[in-house]
Amino acid sequence: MSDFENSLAKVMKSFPSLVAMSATNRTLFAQGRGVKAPAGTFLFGVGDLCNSFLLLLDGTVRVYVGSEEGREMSLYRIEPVKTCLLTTSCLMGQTTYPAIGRAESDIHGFVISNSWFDSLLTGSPEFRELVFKDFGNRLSIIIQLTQEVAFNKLDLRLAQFLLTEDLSKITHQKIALELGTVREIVSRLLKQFQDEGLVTLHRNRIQLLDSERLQAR
Amino acid sequence: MSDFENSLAKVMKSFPSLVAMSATNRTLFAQGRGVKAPAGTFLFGVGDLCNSFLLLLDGTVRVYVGSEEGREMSLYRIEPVKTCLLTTSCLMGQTTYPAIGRAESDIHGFVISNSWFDSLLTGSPEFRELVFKDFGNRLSIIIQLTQEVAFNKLDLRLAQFLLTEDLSKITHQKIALELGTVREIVSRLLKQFQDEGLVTLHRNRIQLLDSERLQAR
DNA sequence: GCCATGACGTGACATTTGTTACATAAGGGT
DNA sequence: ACCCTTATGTAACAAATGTCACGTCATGGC
Repeated sequence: MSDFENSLAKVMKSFPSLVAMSATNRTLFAQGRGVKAPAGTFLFGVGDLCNSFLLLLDGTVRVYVGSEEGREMSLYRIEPVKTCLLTTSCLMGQTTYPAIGRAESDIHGFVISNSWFDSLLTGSPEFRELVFKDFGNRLSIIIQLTQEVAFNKLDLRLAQFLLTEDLSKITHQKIALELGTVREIVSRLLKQFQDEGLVTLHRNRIQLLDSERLQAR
Repeated sequence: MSDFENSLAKVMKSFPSLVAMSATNRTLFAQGRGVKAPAGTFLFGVGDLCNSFLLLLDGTVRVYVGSEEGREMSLYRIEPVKTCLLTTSCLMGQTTYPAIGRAESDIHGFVISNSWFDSLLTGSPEFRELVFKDFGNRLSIIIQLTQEVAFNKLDLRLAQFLLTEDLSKITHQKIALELGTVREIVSRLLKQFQDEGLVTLHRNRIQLLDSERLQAR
């Protein structure tokens, strides 16, 4: 079974309407194709034009913004089976990407051409629902992020990060790139948390001691 | 002519597809209605459920986020004939509003019910295009805002504000509420700009002296 | 076990932003 | 002209964040 057929099978399983679509119009499938990319691949960058739609089947994609000085801040992640807010928005609004998308792991997806995207949006209620639902959810997240970046101190945002993310394999540097700051600040704040008995610090790992008090921040 | 008929006429003029829709199914119009609200009206707040879609015909609506200490930061404005990004997103993603919407002037709009919104989105290519185009554009703006808030100093953001906004009737306080900071900081930075010969300050007014050098920041 | 690499700790300092608390000024209304 | 409201100026201080420059520590590969 080829990669294409594999991913096609996954797509069909997830989206019955695509199967129905293919029964009535086989040529539509000719416009989609399975894709693979290794970890680290840049999928899009600031200013890029968007010419196809990716349905992610395996792996994760990190979407983030960067500064000139090399700092970064994550906006959100795309996980299977989800769509890319920005791609949707670019396709629909005919704008360019305002952020960067990079594969965090080896990824496996299904590419839908611009015109097929339009057809599906018009013709498939399931596809529309998938795309729109994703859309609404992520926009909320980004607006909340904007609000937090504008008004919350870093210790708050760090505490929130610790409470929601996997800490079994994490470095201070990675946290800094998630939050849009630098390693030293993360280290300093984590040290404070440790002094307050909220966490214990290890190499490549952080252990939560008191989630309740951490929540309080 | 009633307000409703007035706004209906405007809607029809702007969106021929709505007229076509009405020809085939007059009941749909029964679900839409003209609305008026005075300046200052809160249209939605954080956590509100979204149960109808507003097509703005007159006036402007400011969409912003707030902090506990009373600070505010504008996300964008809705102007005629535009749609509300958040409303669209809430309706499509079935989430609640993550921000606040308030009429800046007396407004006049046309309200489309939830179910009519779905019908239009499915059935009207023009409506879809209007909604999605708006959507794409605004999302880009919000992501750019997030990036700027995260990485740019206030003087940069202020300079940008001065270069793009109307300065003929503005107060330092209003600028602060746009940028998400406090008046004193705006005053301080403006003073610096004045000392550098970039602007001259007056009561309720700022005059640009050197747009080029301001741009450079 | 040694060592190279990457991760973490940390102090000293600069800069930016926010807070507090006033003083002063500008302009409209009477 | 006077007063009152609003807008603006500003100093002194506090806090948060970022920068620089190191030192130290853990760990996996040799």
